[in-house]
Amino acid sequence: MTELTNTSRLLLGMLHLMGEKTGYEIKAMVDDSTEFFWPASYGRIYPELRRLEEEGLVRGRDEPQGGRPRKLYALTDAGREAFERWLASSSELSFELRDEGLLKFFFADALPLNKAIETLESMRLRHERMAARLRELEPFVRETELRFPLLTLESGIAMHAFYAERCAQLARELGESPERP
Amino acid sequence: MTELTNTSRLLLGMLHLMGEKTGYEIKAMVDDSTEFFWPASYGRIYPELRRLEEEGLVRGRDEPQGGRPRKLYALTDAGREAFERWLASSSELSFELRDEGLLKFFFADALPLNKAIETLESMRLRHERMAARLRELEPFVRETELRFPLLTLESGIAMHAFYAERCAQLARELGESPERP
DNA sequence: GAAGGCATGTAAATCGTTACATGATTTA
DNA sequence: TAAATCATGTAACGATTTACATGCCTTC
Repeated sequence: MTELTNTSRLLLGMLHLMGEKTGYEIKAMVDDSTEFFWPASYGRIYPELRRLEEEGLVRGRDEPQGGRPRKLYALTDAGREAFERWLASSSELSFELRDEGLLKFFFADALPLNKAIETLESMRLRHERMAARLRELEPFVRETELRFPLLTLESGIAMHAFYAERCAQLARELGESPERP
Repeated sequence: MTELTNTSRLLLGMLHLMGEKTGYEIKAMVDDSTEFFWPASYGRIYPELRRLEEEGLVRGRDEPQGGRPRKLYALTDAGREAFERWLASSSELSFELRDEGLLKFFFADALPLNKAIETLESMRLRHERMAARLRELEPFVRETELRFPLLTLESGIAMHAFYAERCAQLARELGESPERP
């Protein structure tokens, strides 16, 4: 019983949530929901679906639409079981952050103060933009009447809003006390 | 003039900040400062230092200590320039998050409510632990008398504390209103 | 003399993005 | 008929972790 990989947990979850889907449809769902904390590219999705099929966790079914080839994937019983086992398990939850803004800010002693404040301003804008994008998604998620995707989205909005506000506050403080303590 | 890679920005920055260092020392510094928003492993640091030397951005100098081989690296003028150019540039700031806790939470409609609350509790603990670890670092960063590393650290603490509090609040709300709206 | 820290590095495996290629269908 | 969208996929490249291997020095 091998561990589920990064992308496979997402794929199984999406199929669990939405039933039979193509790789293309899964990608669209991801881009409108988990992308901000769990992205996935076509270059991972298609190979991973095949691999999952080989492992017997999903089953693919050709269903061309007109002359256009399509392959619908669905969970197998084993796939459903593996997903639910992961979901209910209490193993360590991985958490990875890579934030170029913070990296620049970390090194900003090497920068004139106004440049450091500019970096904060870019960071603030970035998070404002992310929060705004998530807010746009909200009505659509609300329509699905799923409780947890909505709560997740709201957490994302809150997180980015918090981050943006923190950048604004730091910029103010730096602007007011330009002297080194 | 090729773009600096992910790890190279970190390495150049550390050498800029601290002067001549070995790969080993850089790794230790990273683990005590940028790790929570910009990690790096030995498996990246050593090859990357070599590559940077080939590119002329750092210069390595063998300085064995006793019979133990050591290689101290320092910025070259070109390296300093490349680093400062990146630092002052206003290109898009990359931001990547991968949060397994949020992924589980997103799918938690498939889970009994108490299990969903357990997931939140693991997430809360995780962030409490991260905040606690960063708080331990604070006195040491304070000693360096560098302004921005300290502000960065405090941002990290604030972020994880916020995240933890959010998890606690969600858990309370879910516990109080177990019915679907 | 053993354990732990200092120090360097490689190999294998994974992971992931990006860019490219292809072609059908739908809509303006 | 052109553009957008649906749909699948591969190739190349780069990033990254993990595990392994080696050996010295210091401290208990």
